[in-house]
Amino acid sequence: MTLAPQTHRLPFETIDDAIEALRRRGLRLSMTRQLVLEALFAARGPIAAEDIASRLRLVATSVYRNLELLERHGLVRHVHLGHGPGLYALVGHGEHEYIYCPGCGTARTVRPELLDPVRSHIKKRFGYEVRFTHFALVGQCLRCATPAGT
Amino acid sequence: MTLAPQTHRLPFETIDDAIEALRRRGLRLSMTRQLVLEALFAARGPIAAEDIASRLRLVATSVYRNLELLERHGLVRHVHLGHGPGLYALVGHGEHEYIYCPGCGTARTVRPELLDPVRSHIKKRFGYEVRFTHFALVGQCLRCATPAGT
DNA sequence: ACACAACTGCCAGTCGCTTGCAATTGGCTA
DNA sequence: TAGCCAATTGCAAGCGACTGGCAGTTGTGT
Repeated sequence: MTLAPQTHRLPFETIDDAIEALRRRGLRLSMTRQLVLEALFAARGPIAAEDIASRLRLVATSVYRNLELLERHGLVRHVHLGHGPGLYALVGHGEHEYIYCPGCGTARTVRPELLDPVRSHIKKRFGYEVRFTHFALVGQCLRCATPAGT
Repeated sequence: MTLAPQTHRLPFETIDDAIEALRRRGLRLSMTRQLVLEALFAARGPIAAEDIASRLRLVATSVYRNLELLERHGLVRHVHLGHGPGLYALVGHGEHEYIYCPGCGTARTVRPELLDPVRSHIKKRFGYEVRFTHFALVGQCLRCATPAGT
């Protein structure tokens, strides 16, 4: 599950930003919680709960519980790129949406405003306010759509 | 997991169409297989494997295996509307894409050509050939987006 | 430095499948 | 129309991704 480099702003500039956001919401900063935040920050993109757990040698349970809590409080969001576990990422001012290519298993992030034309088309045509933050857009990338050897 | 009524053509007109397609591909028609097809046909929309199994009093294993085989041969496809099990539906000449509202848990089918403008926009802008056949488009419907009581 | 809710690890359980295996069966063939 | 055999089935077990209960530990306001 690799991500193309992000040229635009990260959700939070520093871990302290995230911790501050956490504090503002009256949440505690336990050791585990801090480590989870650090892992999310270090990942610079969506990462599986189990990955965080194994990297930090934490029990998965606590990681899930922290992610769930952080998500409930809007600091984190999970996305599904394809089959497989949900992937978690920090949320901040700059939100992301994803386009995932099942061919090569890679995803790229997209600044939401770039999808606004799509959103407004669907809104007008069908009345739905769609977002690609929970399920990625799924489609073949240029490389995978091109027949091999050409 | 309810679906808005489909006004357009069903994937196959009759079960026999599906059985014929199956035969053309050299597949056997076991009792279980026929029952699964009938269930898919009767459902008139995406249905969970476990639902089929319990309705038909079949073991889930066989249902999964049949669905997987039918999917491999292009007679069936599964879609994810939200969290929860994958939902299976017959595929035929008229393919569907889905828009799912997590607010009310309902989905509507969309004829693919109605999403062509979206597809071509994304193709031009990002180079991806997207389809909404595996993950549904997710967004609030008009009713759920409207603040209650207004 | 205390009190106590929040949080943790551990363990067991659930959901949605998937796999291995031995018994059965659909469908071509003699 | 009986026989053959790969395809298919049911059963049991296993697996990945979580979820929930509980008793012990820890952050934090006072």
